[in-house]
Amino acid sequence: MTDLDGTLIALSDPTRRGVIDLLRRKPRRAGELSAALEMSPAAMSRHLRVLRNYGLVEEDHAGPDARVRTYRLRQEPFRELRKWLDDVEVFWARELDAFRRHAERTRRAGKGRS
Amino acid sequence: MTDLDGTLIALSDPTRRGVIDLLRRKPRRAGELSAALEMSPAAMSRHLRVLRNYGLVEEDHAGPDARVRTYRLRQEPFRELRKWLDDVEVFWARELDAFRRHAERTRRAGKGRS
DNA sequence: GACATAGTTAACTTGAGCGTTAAATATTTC
DNA sequence: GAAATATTTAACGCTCAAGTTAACTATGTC
Repeated sequence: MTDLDGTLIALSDPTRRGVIDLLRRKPRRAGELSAALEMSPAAMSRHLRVLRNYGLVEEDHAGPDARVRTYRLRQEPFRELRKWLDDVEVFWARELDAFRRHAERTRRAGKGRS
Repeated sequence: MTDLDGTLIALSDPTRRGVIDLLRRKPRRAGELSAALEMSPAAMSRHLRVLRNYGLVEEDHAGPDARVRTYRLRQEPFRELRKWLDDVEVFWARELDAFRRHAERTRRAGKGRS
């Protein structure tokens, strides 16, 4: 299974996307997340494990109160997903035209990457 | 259920992502897809129904041989997904890179699209 | 018209994912 | 050290999605 597989499996669940939306702005404690999404801590914990295993979030387990676990987003999986999306879109005619024009322009300007 | 939900549900299955990857470059017949992904036509047909229902592909049922059904990608769901991705990334304030790419994409996207 | 071909739909089975409650772990507080 | 707090793990049940085979529809070919 590729990283992208994991990313999309992780994002396919609405609760986990809710977590992502909450973590977008700032890290949060596990308890905050289960409360915000109206779900038992146990269930949330398992969603967090999924997100952690697929690398979408990481856990911070230090700090003043070591019972608390804080979660924050990792950016790599999202970047990779966006790359895949761009790859899909690049083959659409309209985008392809734009790409061609862009390539043509850069080539004529002598800025081409080898 | 939002459109984005449907899109991500559709993309969460590896077989369906395989279909997307195959359709990226050009439309294909249902039979091609089931053969390429080593799966019974029946099973593929149901995956195609999911992709169709969530608007990720559309079916072409005309042509010289009307038994054949050709599938091709629709771009709208992917655009919406990319929008969501950009929203997630925009909050990584320290990652100016993401900002730049977002701005660049927006500029390009607005360009040949009336 | 009879048979083959392309694809979908139906019925059935199996397996995985999600939520719940209860128990376990770790840590803080008194 | 005992009770409370934050979170995870375990065990259980339920639902639903995915694959299979078989039957059905529609179209093409002889």
